[in-house]
Amino acid sequence: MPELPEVEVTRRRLERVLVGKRFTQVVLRVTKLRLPVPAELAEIVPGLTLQAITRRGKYLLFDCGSGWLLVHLGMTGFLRLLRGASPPGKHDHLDFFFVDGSLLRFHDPRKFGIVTWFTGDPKQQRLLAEIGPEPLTGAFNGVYLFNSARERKVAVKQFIMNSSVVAGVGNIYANEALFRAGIRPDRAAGTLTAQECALLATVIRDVLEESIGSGSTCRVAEGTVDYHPLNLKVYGRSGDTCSVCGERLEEIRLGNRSSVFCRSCQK
DNA sequence: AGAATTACCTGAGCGC
DNA sequence: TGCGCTCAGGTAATTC
Repeated sequence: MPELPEVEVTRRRLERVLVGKRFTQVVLRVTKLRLPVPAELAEIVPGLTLQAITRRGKYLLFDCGSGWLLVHLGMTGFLRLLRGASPPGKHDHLDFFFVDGSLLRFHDPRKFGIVTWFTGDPKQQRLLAEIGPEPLTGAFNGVYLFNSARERKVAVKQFIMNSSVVAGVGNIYANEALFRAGIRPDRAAGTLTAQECALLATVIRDVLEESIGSGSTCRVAEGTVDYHPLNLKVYGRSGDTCSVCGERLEEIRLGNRSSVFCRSCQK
């Protein structure tokens, strides 16, 4: 389940290896993803040189000079970096070959991912235009969060998972950040004080940065799943004892997402 | 405008 | 062994 830290780790790895190289071939095997993969990728992309790889929330943007390859890994997608011809396995939907023999392969069993192409300003791109500030930048802070939360009745967990509020905070880190901030996930967003918003913005940044620092999940290298995110305190630990106070962690559902918290530590 | 709901998809895990 | 069911969950699209 690629969360923002995994996407960023993937971005850094691919940037080191692929930027400056020219695409030679694109092979489309399965194009029915969350959005249809444009068939014209196979004609447009070969011959272009990869200029840069950037990230917006959980989207990866491959700057190809005359346009952009936009990739989202959805729930189960990952990008594998291989060398030379390699027989595709199940769910290996797309291959991007480079001039030096590098192969970037898109794999996604659930097909929740997105691979598309656009030209022009990324800020104008339909899928990117409404995304809120990046959580690792100064634009995302307690003042912004507090102002955004005014009058909002939605649960704070759903609020911080709303991509128009802040980019790239998924279920795992929403749960972890709220535990670290001592805030119950079902509190109405508008009831948070300015101090709580300041703390929440800080811990969201902290949990994401710590996970990036620990390597997150790096499925890029050899295709092995090497999943060692931040030491999770609440996510997936319903019924366990709280690591701080020893009470049983409880699970509730918010927006049909599992939400785990400690009743005594989170208010 | 904001909130709630639906749709997309496959594999894992479960009870029987 | 296998059937049918539920769950996992990002986010765009749709509805209320």
